[in-house]
Amino acid sequence: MHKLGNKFMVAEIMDNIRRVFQVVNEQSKKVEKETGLTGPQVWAIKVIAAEGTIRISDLAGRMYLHPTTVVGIIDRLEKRSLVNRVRSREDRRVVDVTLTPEGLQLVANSPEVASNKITQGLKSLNTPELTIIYHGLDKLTRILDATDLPPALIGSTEINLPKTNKRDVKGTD
Amino acid sequence: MHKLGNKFMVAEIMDNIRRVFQVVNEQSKKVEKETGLTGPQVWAIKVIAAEGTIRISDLAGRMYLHPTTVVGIIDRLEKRSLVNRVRSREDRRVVDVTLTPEGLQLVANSPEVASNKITQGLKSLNTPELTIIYHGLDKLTRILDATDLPPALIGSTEINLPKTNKRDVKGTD
DNA sequence: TCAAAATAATTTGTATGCCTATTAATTCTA
DNA sequence: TAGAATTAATAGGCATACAAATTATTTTGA
Repeated sequence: MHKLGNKFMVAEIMDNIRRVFQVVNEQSKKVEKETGLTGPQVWAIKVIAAEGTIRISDLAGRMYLHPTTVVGIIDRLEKRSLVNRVRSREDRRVVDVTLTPEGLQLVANSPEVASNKITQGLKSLNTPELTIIYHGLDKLTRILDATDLPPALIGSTEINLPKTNKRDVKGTD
Repeated sequence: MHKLGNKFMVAEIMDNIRRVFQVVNEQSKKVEKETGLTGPQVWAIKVIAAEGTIRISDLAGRMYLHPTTVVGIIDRLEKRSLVNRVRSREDRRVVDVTLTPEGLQLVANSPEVASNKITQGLKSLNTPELTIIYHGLDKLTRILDATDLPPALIGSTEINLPKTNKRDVKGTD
């Protein structure tokens, strides 16, 4: 075993945290190239596809984004005829979003988002390897006093990370 | 020692990665409240303060942002009389940015940015604890094929993460 | 019942963050 | 040395992201 200095390890840890951010962003660019859509747009479409039908506010909750932001994303997806907006009949305040046939086709061919890439990578590991990562991140979040924070975002696969996650998550998770 | 299932650990790891993102963003809000400036603005001011005088392109390199983005940030800081722009006499293409007295005063009172919070937390750990985090993150970045990526961003302490870091870093690091 | 509170989506405005020009100045090269 | 390539900063345009205010609808409560 090689003995590493604390200072070295701190620097390396910081670099590696940055690299995780990098992966998210690089993956985002790749997605953008392959689909012609931005990361959040692909992400939204994937969530909609998984749900079949979803309300704006629930979609926002799932994406850990503000409803405002999601409205804009849906606007642009609608303009490209990838999604439909339908006013709910039960509650006429609600807007239900669904995929158009074009949207369905696109989601079938779109590549993974960043969080999925990470998840896939993790799943390929054996237990001892996973354990190392698990304990390392566990300790890291502990020193950040972050263990009590609700997990959110990432998977954003995108440039712009949302500021907070304290919004109307309608228990959709 | 408790035996944990792989599935559980993968889920926990993902959550903890999200929490690291959270810390960055939460910290950003705190900074915003305390200074009245946004995270990137405070970050820029701190870099300028550290350098005394810095060119736009070098500032961009330091912040792992596009020069265009930095121009916007400097625009807003200039509007608040926190920084000055001076056209360099040696190379008249260059714009040197400095802090005004108000800017200097602000930087003295502004809180830590997120990456510093992480760094501080890490520094407080002993070697065995650090080693755990180090190996965990090392393994994580390996599975992401990210170890060869140049580390960048974060420390941004901010909402919007830059897309890439491949820009003119004038060896200022 | 009927006003008040809550909820869902949208609109408006600000701040990133990037890309693609564009302008001005400097350096390289034929 | 004149023209070409490079470099530095900026302008303009688009897409997030948020907060605050607005509109429409539903639910609560007096």
